[in-house]
Amino acid sequence: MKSSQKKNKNRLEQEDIYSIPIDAFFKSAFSVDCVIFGYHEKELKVLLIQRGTDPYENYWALPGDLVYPHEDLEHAAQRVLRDLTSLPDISMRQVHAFGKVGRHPLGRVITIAYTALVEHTEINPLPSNWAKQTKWHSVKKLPRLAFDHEEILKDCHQSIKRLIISEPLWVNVLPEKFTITQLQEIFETVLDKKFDKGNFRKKINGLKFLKPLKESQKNVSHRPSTLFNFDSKIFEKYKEKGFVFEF
Amino acid sequence: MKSSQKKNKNRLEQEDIYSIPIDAFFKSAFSVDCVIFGYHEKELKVLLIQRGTDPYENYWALPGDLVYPHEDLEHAAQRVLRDLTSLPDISMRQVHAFGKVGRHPLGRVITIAYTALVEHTEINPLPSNWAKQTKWHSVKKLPRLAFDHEEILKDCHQSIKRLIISEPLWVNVLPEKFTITQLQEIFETVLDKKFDKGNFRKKINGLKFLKPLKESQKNVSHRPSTLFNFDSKIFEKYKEKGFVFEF
DNA sequence: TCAAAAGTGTTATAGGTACACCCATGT
DNA sequence: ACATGGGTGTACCTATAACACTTTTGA
Repeated sequence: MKSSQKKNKNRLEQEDIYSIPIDAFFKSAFSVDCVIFGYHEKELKVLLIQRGTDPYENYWALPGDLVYPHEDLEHAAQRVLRDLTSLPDISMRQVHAFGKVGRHPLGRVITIAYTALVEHTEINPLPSNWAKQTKWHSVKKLPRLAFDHEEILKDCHQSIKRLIISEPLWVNVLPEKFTITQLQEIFETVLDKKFDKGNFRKKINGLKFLKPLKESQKNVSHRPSTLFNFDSKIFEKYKEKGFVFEF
Repeated sequence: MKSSQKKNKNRLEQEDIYSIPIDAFFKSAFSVDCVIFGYHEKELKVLLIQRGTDPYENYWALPGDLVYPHEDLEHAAQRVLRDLTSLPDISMRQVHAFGKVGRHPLGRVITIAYTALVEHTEINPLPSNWAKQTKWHSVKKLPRLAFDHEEILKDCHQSIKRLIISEPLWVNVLPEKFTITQLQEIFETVLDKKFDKGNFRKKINGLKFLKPLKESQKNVSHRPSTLFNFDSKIFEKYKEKGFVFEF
């Protein structure tokens, strides 16, 4: 009986719908929201803005913007990130679309969440027209957020944890030449979990796309580490063949 | 220099933007497209419609529809599925948002792709106002599709392959009580890959949420199989604890 | 010579793969 | 009795985890 009630409800909705002119459908907007995680020295942060205008004025929120009428989604996400961090060409990943009817007080706005991982030193976030303030927040101590941004942030946090074990999210974080320990520390921080040094190294040495260089560290007060390289061509070949590695 | 060119281009776009009235943003629409996979007797199919109206008339396409102004995305996806298959309450998963500028000839339409796995026997797809024809197609032999639906379908196909190893997508396919072999056949078909009988059974017996019943098969001309049950409560508990199983 | 981190090696265990073999039922 | 798929057991191999030990540098 419960199911027949549902069916009735649905039939009504459907009939209503036919009287809605096609224009009515073109009255919604979409936005992108960027969940930009920043890594530095074993700390994971996320970039938030403090809103300067009305819906949710003064609340902290994810940086985001409406998508321009002739702009691709990815482009919009890149733009938001670049405006705030002046970092160009960071690879971002689409995570999910959020579209609950009441999520935006000004009208029907669906938002597409994008996420990225970057280095957060020296990025003093640029002033922007949307924001009173822009600040890196530790992911372990977050303020209340505007709209449904808490849900979005949580989803994206989960997402980078899943992604980082098979996608090189860390290319935006590490310098050209890096040590295994640097890589291990990123994993430990993002996944909030310790790894055994020896075992981690064994994994790395099995991955052909992480190549040891002839060079090593300089001026460190301990045995200098071999520097490594990420070879994206080899990585792409592995991926094409459907190979899956996990850290 | 390439990067400075880019920056300039971006600045221009930004300045243009401020002259666009807010209303201009509320002139786009969104739709859901459903990639409904149908399993039956070791065959994986996908439900396609043949379009009866103009953009891409007569092309095969994914069933989809514009989202009504006061309708949630999930609800819209459910509605499309129900209209075609008369199956109520199938769990669908959001996969990705597709929003390239030129993807829809009538205007800016972003589409959110949803996917599900169902049993495809006895569903003689219902006539619908969008479609001349509705038909199950083998995933191994697909026609050319309208819009960017080939890309969407490919993405969703990948997606169920990834999902099925950790999510019980097969609850919509199997009867209440099922045999391990039935389950194994679904996995083999979806992943297009054979599994060893003995090893598969060992996995199943290790999963607490797949419970053997006292009952067994009847009227089969071989040793009757024990029937199993999916216990969703136990499954949810595992998931809450972040436990991950893979087949 | 000491601290600190790099880097190697060993062992125990868990889990996966392959495969052989027995079991219960209808015909 | 035999065909058919259900169900079990084992032996081998590989991946992983835990941990101890050696090496190289600057101070």
